[in-house]
Amino acid sequence: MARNLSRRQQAMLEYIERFLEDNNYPPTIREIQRDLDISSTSVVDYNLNILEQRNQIRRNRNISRGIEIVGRFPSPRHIVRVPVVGQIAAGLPIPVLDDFVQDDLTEQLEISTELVGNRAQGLFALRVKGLSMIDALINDGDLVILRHQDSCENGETVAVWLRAEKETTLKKFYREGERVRLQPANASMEPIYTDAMNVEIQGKLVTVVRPYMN
Amino acid sequence: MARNLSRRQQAMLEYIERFLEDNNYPPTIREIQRDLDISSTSVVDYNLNILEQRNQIRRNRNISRGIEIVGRFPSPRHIVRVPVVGQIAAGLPIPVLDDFVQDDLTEQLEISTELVGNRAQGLFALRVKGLSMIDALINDGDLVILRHQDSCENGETVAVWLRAEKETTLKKFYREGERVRLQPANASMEPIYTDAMNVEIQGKLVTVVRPYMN
DNA sequence: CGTTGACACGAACATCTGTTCGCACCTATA
DNA sequence: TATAGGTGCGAACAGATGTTCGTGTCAACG
Repeated sequence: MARNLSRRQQAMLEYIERFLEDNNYPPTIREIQRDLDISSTSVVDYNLNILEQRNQIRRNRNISRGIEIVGRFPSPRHIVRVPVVGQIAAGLPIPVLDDFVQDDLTEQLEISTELVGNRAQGLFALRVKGLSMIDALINDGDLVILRHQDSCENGETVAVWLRAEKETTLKKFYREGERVRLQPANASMEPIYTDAMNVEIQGKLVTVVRPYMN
Repeated sequence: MARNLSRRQQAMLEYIERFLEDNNYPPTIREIQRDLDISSTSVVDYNLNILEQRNQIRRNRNISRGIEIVGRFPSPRHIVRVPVVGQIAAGLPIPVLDDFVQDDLTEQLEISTELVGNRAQGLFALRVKGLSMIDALINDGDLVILRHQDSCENGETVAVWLRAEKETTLKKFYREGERVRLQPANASMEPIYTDAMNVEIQGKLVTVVRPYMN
């Protein structure tokens, strides 16, 4: 981890990280100097160059505050914010997300794009209430992240609203002529067959997250 | 969202966001000026002040590159990187994570601290192989995030290595005198009773993530 | 003892960069 | 037409900031 860094270089690196967390921009050479009680800016420059050689930071020459820490912080572009727009339960329709309320009040879930398929559009999250989706290995309290869409491919797991039953469910979707087969993830359970007109696709299941709150 | 922002202010805001994604520091007034072909820095200054009034950005006076975008990007401090150090399966011991290899080669999982209990220390992730943890509603292919610890409280879900059985399992832990009761999350399944000396606690279950790879 | 290399010092320099100010343009309104 | 407010322009200023260079210190080593 810390390979051949002098005490001073270590301290500089830590200060830069701390600064970057407090502000959202990097420190100047003189700010580093001041904080670490270094007598000259050239000393800071000297050690920054070493940190760059050691591949701990990247410097942008002749640019003020041009210090970047390599690999330390994830790039913000890999993180998306997903609004938690409500709950999902067997007896409840999926809430329609209001684009305006969403911004200020709604709880946001921050998640890496790796886990949601590298596309942020149309994502929303719901908190699972009850055990109705236990057959899909989804527990009470889990967070499910869905992508808005009103149609889907065969075999995809989707959240559907069953008009007649007035029920939300999460199943694998198979179109079979006029009918639709809704297959639980758990193979030992029986599929539901229903008329295609009876199912309203609400979104595709993208990710399930289960935080253990201890 | 966009409340009373002129075309130019909108463009500035977008440029700042773009710049912030490309570099990891904010642009200067003159960089904004150049990109948007604005004739004077004072025009940029003028509109930045308006953006600040409209609460879109925060400015740090007399500080170069002192522009921050409010609420747009998640603060990096809320995201932690968790190394994916291997697989977890019934027949496999949990791999020991090597602090040095970890840095360069290991796959990293980026996740919000909200989901891992606001403490990054000791976290590691494993990819679940097989169906041995299905009773804990954990599927083949899931990612489990654990926190290293070799003891735990009653009732916590932990990954344990059973010495005699040479087996890893994920269960709720209850100490009962000299014995330990390992309770599956699924209440309908029978607990395992074993000698306390036989169980080696590897870590506490913190989060389960199930990405649907479609 | 002299040399070498790593590290530190202080000062000066050249830009970079935020700020300020007087003026001009345009539209809405009285 | 006159006025006021929002916006844009250009130039100048002051301070912030990265860079450079000659010098100094000190430990390791021949």
